Amino acid sequence: MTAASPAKRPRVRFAPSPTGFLHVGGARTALFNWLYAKKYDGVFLLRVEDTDRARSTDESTRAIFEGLEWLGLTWDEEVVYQGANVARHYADAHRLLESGAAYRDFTPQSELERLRAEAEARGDAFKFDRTMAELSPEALAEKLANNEPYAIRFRVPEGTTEWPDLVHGRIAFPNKDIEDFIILRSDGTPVYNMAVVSDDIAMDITLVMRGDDHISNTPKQILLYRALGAEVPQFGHVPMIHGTDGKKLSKRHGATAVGDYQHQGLLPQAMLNFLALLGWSPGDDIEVMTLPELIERFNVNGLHAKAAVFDTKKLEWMNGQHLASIPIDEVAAIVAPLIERAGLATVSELAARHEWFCGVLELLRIRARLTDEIVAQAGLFFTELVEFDADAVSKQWRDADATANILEKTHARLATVDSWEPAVMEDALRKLAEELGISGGKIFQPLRVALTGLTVSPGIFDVLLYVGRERSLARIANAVSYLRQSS
RNA sequence: GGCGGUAUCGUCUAGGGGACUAGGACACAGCCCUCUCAAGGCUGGAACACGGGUUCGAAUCCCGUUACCGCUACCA
Repeated sequence: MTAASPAKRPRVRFAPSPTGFLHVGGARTALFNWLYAKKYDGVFLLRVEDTDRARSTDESTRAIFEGLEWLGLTWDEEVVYQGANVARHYADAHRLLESGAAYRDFTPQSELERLRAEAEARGDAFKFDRTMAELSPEALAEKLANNEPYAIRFRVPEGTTEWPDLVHGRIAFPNKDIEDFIILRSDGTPVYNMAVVSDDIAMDITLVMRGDDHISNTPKQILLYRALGAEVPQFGHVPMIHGTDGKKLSKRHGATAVGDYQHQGLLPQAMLNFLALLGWSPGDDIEVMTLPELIERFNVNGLHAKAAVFDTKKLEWMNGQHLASIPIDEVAAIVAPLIERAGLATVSELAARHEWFCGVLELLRIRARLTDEIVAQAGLFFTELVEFDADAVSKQWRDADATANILEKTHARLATVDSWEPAVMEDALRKLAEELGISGGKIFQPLRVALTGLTVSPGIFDVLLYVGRERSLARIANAVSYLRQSS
């Protein structure tokens, strides 16, 4: 190019087939494409590859949309449904037939299967032999006149097909290892590689970034682009995600659907952050990043060629990091509906005491890795009285009588405190401990059980503050009478 | 079997000829902090698959071996 031609605006796509939920591997491929588009001022497109009518379902298509939307990986143009384009796929295949780049193959499928089985029995690899399909003009005319079914096969030329892969560098395939593959089935429907190339050309895709498992499709697709007279896009093959046993991630490894993580209390930004780091590295030691930071720092040089193992422990840690650092209002917005679903309070009730609710969340979020854990630990802030956990009772209330006495004194002291502030209460109770000649813990631990029913909770003075004066005193009184009865 | 890809702590990774006694993070262990639990801080154990080259010098470049993964359909 001699003249200064403006660089083409990048166009990338995510092209899942709707045969299940949105898999974490797919989500990561989508993320890399999305990140690329955001980073390089490009366009991110979504194409639903629904040409396998037997396996594709609307339900799955919806699940993919929902997963993508939850993650915030939104697409820039209308969704393309591959199934709507079969007429073009068919036409492109026929263009190839007319130009001589492809030919008709009348070999029955059963014959192919037989030959393949035979070769396999011999321990050989079966490769379609072009001469099998050679027909004299008369024979061809006769078969055509008889309406005999035929598939269209691509005539793979001599030579080598290679491309500079964005993540792997140069990859080359000798064409002799590629068989004349079918592009149009005998029923007139297009085969995967044909449909993909036809659509990617139509969508003006400039970079095809997809899973490693497509590497061996790529030379076939490049050949198709050339035969169709289209510009070959860039390719980048990102590695697969494996389970802890090094095998392809599957249900055996636990949750693999993005939706599963959503329902387990993951934050989308944590999921994205974690996924980004599986197969990509910014090049330094910074790991916890917000979405804008991810976009800012993303670059194709950091993309890896090696498969990564999905480590849920690190994912949860990552979630904890995000949970602890995002604005508290954001946490409130996410957790409020979960609190409502748990039957603790309604969203509007929470909105009415927004500040109080955020205070509670501040206490809980630092101790939780998943939003579900926050909900599980929030109960004590919403009920009147609490149930005393048996283990907590036996551990912290071993001597019922003595404990009741201490709790009674604690109650009396708190009832007369000037202000219901943590520092003031702490001061008062530490003084009480000193007067009684015991350590602070001897007061705090039994008090914790009285207030929460448990041995673990946020700091006891924060609990007092957020449970509130009335309820706190009532719970302590209740604990005292419980202990008196059992002694 | 054929073709292709990959190879640094258990896991995610930094590293692109000398700065490497191989750095960080998760997980694990210990300590500190401390009213419990977290969070946080500190410390510890833990890796360049193997063999040949190239080079004054290799985790880094080349070749081979091995292992693992993927593809090998009128599936996508």
